Order: sequence, then C-alpha cells, then structure tokens
Amino acid sequence: MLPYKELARLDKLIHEPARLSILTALSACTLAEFLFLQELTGLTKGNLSCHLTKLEKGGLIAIDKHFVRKKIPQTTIRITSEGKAAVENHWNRLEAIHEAIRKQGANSDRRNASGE
Amino acid sequence: MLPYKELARLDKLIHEPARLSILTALSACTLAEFLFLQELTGLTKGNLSCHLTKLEKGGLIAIDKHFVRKKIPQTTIRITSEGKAAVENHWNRLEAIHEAIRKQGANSDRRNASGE
DNA sequence: ACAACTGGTTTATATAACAAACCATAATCC
DNA sequence: GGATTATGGTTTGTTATATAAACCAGTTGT
Repeated sequence: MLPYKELARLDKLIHEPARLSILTALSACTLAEFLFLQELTGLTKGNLSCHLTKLEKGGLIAIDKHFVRKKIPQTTIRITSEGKAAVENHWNRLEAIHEAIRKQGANSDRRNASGE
Repeated sequence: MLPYKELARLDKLIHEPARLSILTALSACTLAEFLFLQELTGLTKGNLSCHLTKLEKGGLIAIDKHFVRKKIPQTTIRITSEGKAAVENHWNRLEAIHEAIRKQGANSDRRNASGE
C-alpha cells in the first residue's frame, strides 16, 4: 500500500499514546501489577483502568483481578501472544513507513494527483 | 523523562494517524493541493477538511483557499516551519523512545513499582 | 434547461479520552 | 472502639474527537 495511506490507517487501538505505552511496557514484562504500570506510564488510575479494559476487549492483554491473602485487591496484567505480535508489528510498520517515505519522499514534490 | 511516560504523553495533534500522514506528506512538498493530499492519504474529503482545520488552528499548516481563473475553487496547503519542525521532532522522538526501551527494556521485568 | 460533476464545507453522530467522584477494605491514630 | 486516612482500584460524567453523511455553489455536459 502507499505509505501515506498505510500511515493514515494505522490501528488506533494500538497507536494511541497511552495504550502504545502500556503495550510496549507489557511487552518487556512477563507480568505487571496495576500500580507498577501506573507508575511506568504516568497515567491516572481511572485512565489506566479504561485503557486496560479496552485492550482486554481487543484481546491484546489479559487482566487478572484477585486478592492478596484474601484481603488486598490486586490486578495483574499480562500481554497476550496476539498483543505482543501486534505491538511489535506496529513498531516495525511505523519504522518501515517512515523509512519508505524518507527514501521516496524526496522526489514526491508534486502539487496534484495527476502530476499536471 | 522515563520513556514510557514520554510515550504516553505524545502530542496527539501530531500523533493521530491521519494527521501524522498529512503532516509527513506535507513535509515532502513545498505546496499540496487538497485533492492531491486526499489521494495520498486516502481520507474522505470531509475528514481531510476537519483534520486540516485542526492542524491550521494548531499553527502547523497554512491553508490557502482561492479560485483558479476566478472560477474553480482550489485549496492549497503548505506546512509551516513550526509544523515541519514538530513532525520531524515527533518522528525522532518516536524512534528515540523505541530505541531507549529496546536497550533498557530487557532488564525491566519487575512486577511492581518498589521492585519488591 | 436539467442532470451530473467538481471541490470542497457543514452538520450530526458515535466513540474516545480523561478527570473526578466514588467504594470497599485495611491499617493507623487517639 | 470510633473516626481518619490509605490502598487499590472502578464507575460516572464531561468534553473532545474522528468520521460519515448531507449539503452547497459553481461548472460542465447534453
């Protein structure tokens, strides 16, 4: 596909900054606690909670809500294999698109679609 | 700043896929016609129009609406110097963040904030 | 004259992001 | 032992956003 079109059509579930941060962070951990993830990303709890829900619905992460010693609530998150593949793929595509544009972009100084 | 925080706080005016595509395309042209930009990015007219308005309000692009031979309406767009700097900076930051995470991310497999 | 096309803009809607308020339990203080 | 604060989040509400669909003025074709 043309690089600019590909760029314009990037998956926004993954591309959104907060979620890209979450997913990339999770790619580097086997398991992350909610509060750890909050500190890493700097997001508010409410915000993080919403983004996690969205990512879980998309099948990119798995959320486990449990209690420590049957008392203290604790939410742990891990990335799914699909999630991991999706983030890696996203970063690779970003890089590839940017590279493609850098190479061919120099001689694309046309003002209209027909090249008139 | 910590790379995950920086990632989560990226400027969304620039980062949004359609606008990143528009800005990156404009960086490679001295001037672009509306329809040319539409073909490059694959966006609908209405959608493109809205994104352009937003980018203009942000001072990243300049829009010139005029008539060809006093008859045919034509909208041409060029990127401002601030806009050009902002997109280049955005791509550079994305790359730098990704690189930083790749380097230090390997040993960040901690489950909680305190490193307990 | 009427239909269809150009080159867009405006409007409407559905979704999104985010902050603020909330809630249950637990530990702390007096 | 009652109130107070802290922990670990979730729910709710507001505002902004992205997108499609409808529209519009002018022009060209028949």
